[in-house]
Amino acid sequence: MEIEKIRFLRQKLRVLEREMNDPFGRDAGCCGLTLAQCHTLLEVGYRGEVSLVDLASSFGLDTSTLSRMIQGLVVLGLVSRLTNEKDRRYVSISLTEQGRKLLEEIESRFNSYFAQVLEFIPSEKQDGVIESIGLFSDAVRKHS
Amino acid sequence: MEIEKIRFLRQKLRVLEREMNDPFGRDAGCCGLTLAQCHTLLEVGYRGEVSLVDLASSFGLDTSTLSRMIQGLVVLGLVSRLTNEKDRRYVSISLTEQGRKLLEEIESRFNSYFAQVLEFIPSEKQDGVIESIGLFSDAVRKHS
DNA sequence: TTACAATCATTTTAATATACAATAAATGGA
DNA sequence: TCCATTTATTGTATATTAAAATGATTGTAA
Repeated sequence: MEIEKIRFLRQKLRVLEREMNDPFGRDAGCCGLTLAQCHTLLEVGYRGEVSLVDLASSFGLDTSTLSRMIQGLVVLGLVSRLTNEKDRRYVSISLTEQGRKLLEEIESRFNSYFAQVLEFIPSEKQDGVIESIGLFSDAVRKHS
Repeated sequence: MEIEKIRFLRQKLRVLEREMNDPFGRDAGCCGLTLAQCHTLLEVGYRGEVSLVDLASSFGLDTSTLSRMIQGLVVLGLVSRLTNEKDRRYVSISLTEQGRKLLEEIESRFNSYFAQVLEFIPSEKQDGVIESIGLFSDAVRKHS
């Protein structure tokens, strides 16, 4: 692979990284939540019921960090913490009804954001772009 | 665009975002620098000579933040600060010789990282993937 | 020309995020 | 039963960041 193409790729990824943080700020996409809180809410929602170590490892953060993060979401009434009765060391973290509603709201905002972004790409190329990003994401994961 | 494809795209982007932060840690890709310092060094290198407001706006950060960041790199001997003689309010920020050398080292590590990642993609698809990421990055930028 | 507003950088201060270490509770196995 | 392991939380320290205050410089309008 020629160096020029690599440079091109890196430059585009850099732009992507910067631009993609903005649109999901507290007001814009996250309905009053921090981007970090937002990510946490989504992750809990997708996985149904998780423990702190699960969350921490999937984010690559310390459990103490996640503990506080969850505490914040509990205070907001968005997630609930229940000691797992099978193994009382664990705490089962899940969304409250209110959390689930907010998740759906956020989901819909994210979805419409990306739908709008894709509209800037010629329609005959959209599928290819999505597939390519999948390939690239998988490749990055495989590399690690 | 069907909702399923959007979901797929979002999931892949989420993975991408997470995985791409790790490989450029202090030791791995950044030659002893923080990722933030690394980004700053690269930006200064690419732009040749910048002011604080330039940098701040291109990163979307406050000038006070960048001021400290630059201060750190000055202490490390990687960038130099010179008051612009045309307009003495400005400080021209540029790389020192040592900074330029480190930039090249980091560049080469980043390049080889991405070259390795691309090897996980079938060779006949590599060009398409790069092109697609370019299209997507441009679309995100256009949207904002 | 002088006075004022605007611009740029830095410093001060405060808030937030995060990791590491210590602690406490629960579990499983020797 | 006792001890090592696992899990979560809390205490502490550091780092990142923004907002506000400060100081220097510039351009402009009276």
